[in-house]
Amino acid sequence: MATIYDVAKAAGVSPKTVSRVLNGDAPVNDKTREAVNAAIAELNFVPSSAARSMRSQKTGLVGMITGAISESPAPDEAVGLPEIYLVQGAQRVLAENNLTLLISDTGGLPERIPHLVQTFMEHRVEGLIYVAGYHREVQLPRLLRGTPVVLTNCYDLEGTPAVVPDDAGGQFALVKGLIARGHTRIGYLTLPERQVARGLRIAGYRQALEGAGIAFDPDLVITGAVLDLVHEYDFLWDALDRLLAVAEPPTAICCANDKMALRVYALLRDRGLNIPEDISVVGYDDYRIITEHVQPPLTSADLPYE
Amino acid sequence: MATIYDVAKAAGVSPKTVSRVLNGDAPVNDKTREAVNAAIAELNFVPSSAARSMRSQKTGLVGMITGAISESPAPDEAVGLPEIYLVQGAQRVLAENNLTLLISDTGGLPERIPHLVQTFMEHRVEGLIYVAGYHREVQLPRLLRGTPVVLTNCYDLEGTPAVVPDDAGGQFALVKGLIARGHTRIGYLTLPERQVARGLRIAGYRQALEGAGIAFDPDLVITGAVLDLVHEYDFLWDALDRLLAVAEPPTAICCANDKMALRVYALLRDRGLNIPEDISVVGYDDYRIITEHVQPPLTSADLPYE
DNA sequence: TGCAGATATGACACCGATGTCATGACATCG
DNA sequence: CGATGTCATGACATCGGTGTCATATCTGCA
Repeated sequence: MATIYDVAKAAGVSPKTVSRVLNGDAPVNDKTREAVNAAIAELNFVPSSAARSMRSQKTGLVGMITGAISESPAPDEAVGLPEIYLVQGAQRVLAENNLTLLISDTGGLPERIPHLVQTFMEHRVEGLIYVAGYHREVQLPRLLRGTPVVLTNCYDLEGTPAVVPDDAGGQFALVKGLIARGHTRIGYLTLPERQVARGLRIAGYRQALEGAGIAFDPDLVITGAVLDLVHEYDFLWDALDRLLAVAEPPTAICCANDKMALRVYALLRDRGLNIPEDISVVGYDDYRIITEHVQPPLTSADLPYE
Repeated sequence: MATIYDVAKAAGVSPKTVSRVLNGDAPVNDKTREAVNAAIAELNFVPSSAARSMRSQKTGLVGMITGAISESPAPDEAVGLPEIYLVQGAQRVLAENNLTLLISDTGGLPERIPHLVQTFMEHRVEGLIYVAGYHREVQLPRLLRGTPVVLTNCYDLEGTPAVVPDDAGGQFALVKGLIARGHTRIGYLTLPERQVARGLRIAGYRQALEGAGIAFDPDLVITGAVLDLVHEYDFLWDALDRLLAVAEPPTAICCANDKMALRVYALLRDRGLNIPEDISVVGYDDYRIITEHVQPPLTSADLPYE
């Protein structure tokens, strides 16, 4: 691979002048610049970022750790979906700022984190992005001394900058939309207890009801559970039993996510209910693969991970 | 950030000896090693990969370009799904070999590729992985002079090493499974004409039939089309009309992918057919989010991207 | 006892850029 | 016309490791 010295020799100038052409940080005569550029093209020269960053102490690298913070496999998680969009979004913005993304995936094994961080430190990343698979609280490893960190889809209790989904706002918008379509009795099959998003979304749900002057009815809210696939069906069946059996049954049902909504579609039809004529269903997450491919299309809340 | 010289001074040895401790490439006295390691820990020293790779001419970096080769948005593509698994798989294997993954996403804009490749070259990646969003033929940009390239989920006509899904094998296994369950009339809603996978999967379908001595009936194979969501429903409706109207109608239907299968589930039920009592349906891709959450669970072909 | 070979360590140059400083040629201005 | 400032360029040191070679001590064995 050609070096800046080769280029300098070919162009008949000093290496420093080639450097100036590359970086445009000092005036260079047009003719000289041309000669240098010609030599660069001729020799297929590409500057070495290793050498560059060694001298300048700037690497232009940003590290990202995905799948990292899940000490245990998440109970109700679509593995990998937030990650890919976060990766794409981060990569796009970094590229626009001439930064390069270094990625590491722990494969769900948090014990790998120290090694990943070590690698990032060796590459002198200028910042680190932590990605969680679902909205949750995390605790950062101590290793990250000087490196600036941003948490995404998660947060800690030490004030580390964090970007989290607006769970309350999303649920609020969904319920508000249902109310705007005339629904006043709105069932809610929520997330399991220990999910951070659960409380936030219920708050959004209640806030939307309040805003419309609709009384909150605890009988319309059923908390989800962590179950295997078979029992989840039974659970949902029972949950719908209970919802539809209340004095004034709901005309719309909010589901904790689109997968649940997909099942609720089927279960409601098994009961002879038509969607959306007899009852409406909304989801959460906006998994296009579901929302666009069921009939009628499923209304959902899009989490703009990208 | 501490350097190898700081460590050497603190440990009372030469930098070269510290280097030996770090790399274990020459014998070092146990006491010396201890002293050096103590100094390393004390000073929180992390070696600079920039400096290291500058001297050794080895970077341990591998680049990956995703979303890259789609000159046009793919017609029937679940954006991002293969990518994330390929990223995870590549990252895992590279990490096991002490290599680091550099990632770039074109965001579907192939005009960005030269810039991405330039960045990779600056970082002196030792290899490059191209990822396509769906099985297809591609043409590599000329820029990649000496760098070894591997294509994933795609191939070119110049013999570049490529890893592609076994479309024929997947469809073969699915059809064989149906035959094993007693089906002899198997409908097939295939991919659109221009998809590479189409021919391969049809070959797998026919091979399975042949293996069981079942005659191939062209009336049972209907080629998919590229349509918007609304017209796709009409198209599928007509396709099922045709399939179910043949002299000896199919007792099972293969769909080109799980999304299509999801819709076919709904359409068949609209016709009063029960799955799987009256008719069986299988998909392709194994999007768990669909296959596990419909009733009955959808049989599908898993593409082991990871 | 003496010497080959292993063990253990250091001096020094070098990888390929860029920061600092110096220098010469012009242009501008009072 | 000399002082000053800008333009254009090069010499040289330096970033932080490692490759090469030299050197000193220690071992084992003839």
